[in-house]
Amino acid sequence: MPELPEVETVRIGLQQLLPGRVVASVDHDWPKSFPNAEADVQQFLIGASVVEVRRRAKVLLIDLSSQYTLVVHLKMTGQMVFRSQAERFGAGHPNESLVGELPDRSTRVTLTFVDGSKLFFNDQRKFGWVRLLPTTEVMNLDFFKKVGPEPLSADFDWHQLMERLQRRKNTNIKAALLDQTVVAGIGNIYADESLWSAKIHPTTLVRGVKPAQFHKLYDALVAVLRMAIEKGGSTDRNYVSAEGKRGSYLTFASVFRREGQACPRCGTTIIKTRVAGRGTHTCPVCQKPLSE
DNA sequence: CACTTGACCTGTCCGC
DNA sequence: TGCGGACAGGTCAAGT
Repeated sequence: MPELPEVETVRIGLQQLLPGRVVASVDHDWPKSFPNAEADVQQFLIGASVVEVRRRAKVLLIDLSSQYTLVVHLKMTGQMVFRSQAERFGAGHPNESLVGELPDRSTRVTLTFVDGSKLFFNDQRKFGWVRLLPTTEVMNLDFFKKVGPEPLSADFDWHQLMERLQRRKNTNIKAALLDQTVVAGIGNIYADESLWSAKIHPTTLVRGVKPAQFHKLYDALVAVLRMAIEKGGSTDRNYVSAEGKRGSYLTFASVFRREGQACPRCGTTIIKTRVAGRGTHTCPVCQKPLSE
């Protein structure tokens, strides 16, 4: 579901669509999806224009001219879908959007801009949220104080990845990769894909992983994340871009959601197990169950 | 402190 | 067909 590549794809789309638009109104009917008080909404959201759309880890940051920021976490089933005035009312089909008429029954928050365009926050399972914070306070959120480095940043290298993973030396490598305080943005899909690529079994204890394997894992992780962004992310069930389009990475995935199919490297049947409480996909031959 | 499990939610699918 | 339960999996809180 939305991991770094999906959130980055949404960010790229919103950055093309939103800057300069002025907020006219906001609608929301589920308090946990948008917890801000009405007074703050009136003072710092209504009338403000969008300046820039950023991302940190799996979180979207929509900076406003009011020096406030809309902080958005999509969690499992969140979507941020933009519709122009023309797309909402014009004749014919808006685009090849995967989602239909909006709002729909999973719409939790709707931002309406003065030009008649709208931004919909849809979230079937209600785990995600949108909240308005002063821009200077965003990085003081507990999550941001603890979250690890961006894996695609220029100064992140395999030594750093190894050292940070080794802070969790008694747990398995998959749990460590999923730990957002170790490295930011990795979720279930890209953990499985990068571990397969590096030929590391997900239950391998971190203390048993050798330096050369950490190096391979770093290369695999960066390659997988870059390709996933290029493909517009992975659409398993819910995920869509800001334009409402699917991502195509799963077409290229090696193991994720491919149980029963042949490993692209050796032809062995891919199996699905449970590791770190998550569905986990491995090749039982390429990824040896035990490291020594 | 290190680590694991359950809760938060809804929709879908599977077996009886 | 209907119904209970498992499952999907990001993050935080609570448990061991």
